[in-house]
Amino acid sequence: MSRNDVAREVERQLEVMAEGAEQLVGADELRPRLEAALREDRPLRVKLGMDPSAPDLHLGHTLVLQKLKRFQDLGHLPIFLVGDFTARIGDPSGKKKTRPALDAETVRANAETYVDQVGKVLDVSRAELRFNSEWMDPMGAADVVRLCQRATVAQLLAREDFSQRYRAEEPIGVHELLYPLVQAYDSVALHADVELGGTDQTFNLLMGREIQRQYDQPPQAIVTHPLLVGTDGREKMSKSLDNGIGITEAPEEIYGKVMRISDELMLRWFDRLGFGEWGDLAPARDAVAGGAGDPLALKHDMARRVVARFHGNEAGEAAAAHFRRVVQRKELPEEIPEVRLEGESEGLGLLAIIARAGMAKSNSEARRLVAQRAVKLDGQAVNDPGTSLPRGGPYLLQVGKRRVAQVWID
RNA sequence: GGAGAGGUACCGAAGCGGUCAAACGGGGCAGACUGUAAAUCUGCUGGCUCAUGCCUUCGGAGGUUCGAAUCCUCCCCUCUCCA
Repeated sequence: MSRNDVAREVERQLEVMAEGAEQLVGADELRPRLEAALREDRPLRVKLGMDPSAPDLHLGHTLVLQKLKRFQDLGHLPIFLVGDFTARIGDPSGKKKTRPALDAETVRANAETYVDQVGKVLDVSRAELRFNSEWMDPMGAADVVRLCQRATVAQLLAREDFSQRYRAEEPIGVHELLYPLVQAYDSVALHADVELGGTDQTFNLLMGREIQRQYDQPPQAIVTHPLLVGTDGREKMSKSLDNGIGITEAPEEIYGKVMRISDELMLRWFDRLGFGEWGDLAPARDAVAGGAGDPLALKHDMARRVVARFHGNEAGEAAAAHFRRVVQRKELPEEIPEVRLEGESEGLGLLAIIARAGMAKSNSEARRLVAQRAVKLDGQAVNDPGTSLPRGGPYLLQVGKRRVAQVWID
């Protein structure tokens, strides 16, 4: 690459790095390093921390992963940092119940699950997986004190949730103040060039820059991404609020969940999720935003692409077909699961069948569903909860719109 | 160490001796409607082959009472204020 080519490439990459991001801090310090890396044909080291206690990734997490993939596509090296040391002490900010300290084995298992899930978004074979116990465990008390010298209480209290709690006279454990420091030191140990995270991580990421300077390293650039609003359109997406779309969910599930967000939320998601990839849909998006256009078509496109991100294009198409068929045309799905139940001498009562087939939690619930005319047998609504079926089959059983099975009674 | 508040169904929250399987809201499920699995409206939302029936449930264990989520005793847990 000529000098000019390199310069151009540096600017191009910086642009990519900023796509869809809330903030890119430290571009100026990164520029010469990126330039050198390109010249010497070596990757930048791009850190992403993971919480080893919550390995269930959802669509919100994928914003950052999507960006990490972009880095990888640019030839850089993703480093997943598992905060296993940190996890063993206990969770800081989450003022919930003291999470039980995780043992090494659980952390390993969680990390594996995490990598599995991340593998749906980017190529994990071209990435590093590290655990911060690697350098934290060998540290002595003196080392820890030395690390603490690198920051002041005032600096730490500047963090929003700390200052808030301080003002509110809520307790702040001393060890909690250590968290940002440890996380920052991880960047030192990893020689991180860039660290990614959600906007909620801004403070910790910035602390990494401070501490790296203290250890005579050039400060990492940080790229923060906005948090994604959940399917409820109100709160940020999180597992505990059950308003998320899990990365490992079935394609039809993901598709359906995207389809049922409000049109207004759809636009916000588009802007968050689409960076760098959905440019071709931008006109359609703008049309919808302007009150014209076809919201349903756009939503279909988005749903298909979200599914494709995790499960591939084919699954995206299949999920789209499934939705059109089952939800829009109210037809039976192409594949109906088969259920075999053990019958009694007389056969089996309908309520028991529904419950045992896992289509209701209990006989009582099945009874209520029948009363609500939600149960169909071979296409006919059932009115009598006392219905009983002789052995044999297959019986086509539908409970509500989304539960269908072919039942055999043996 | 001292003072106080509280633990109720999936969540929040009423109830404070019988009419309580427990108001109300959220969530969930179902039905209608719909471009949509959205919005809206309506119903349901402990278990039991279903019953003016039985069983389990209001932090835990005992007790008072014909009868307790409600009163008493002890215990466990959470929170707030003061030191």
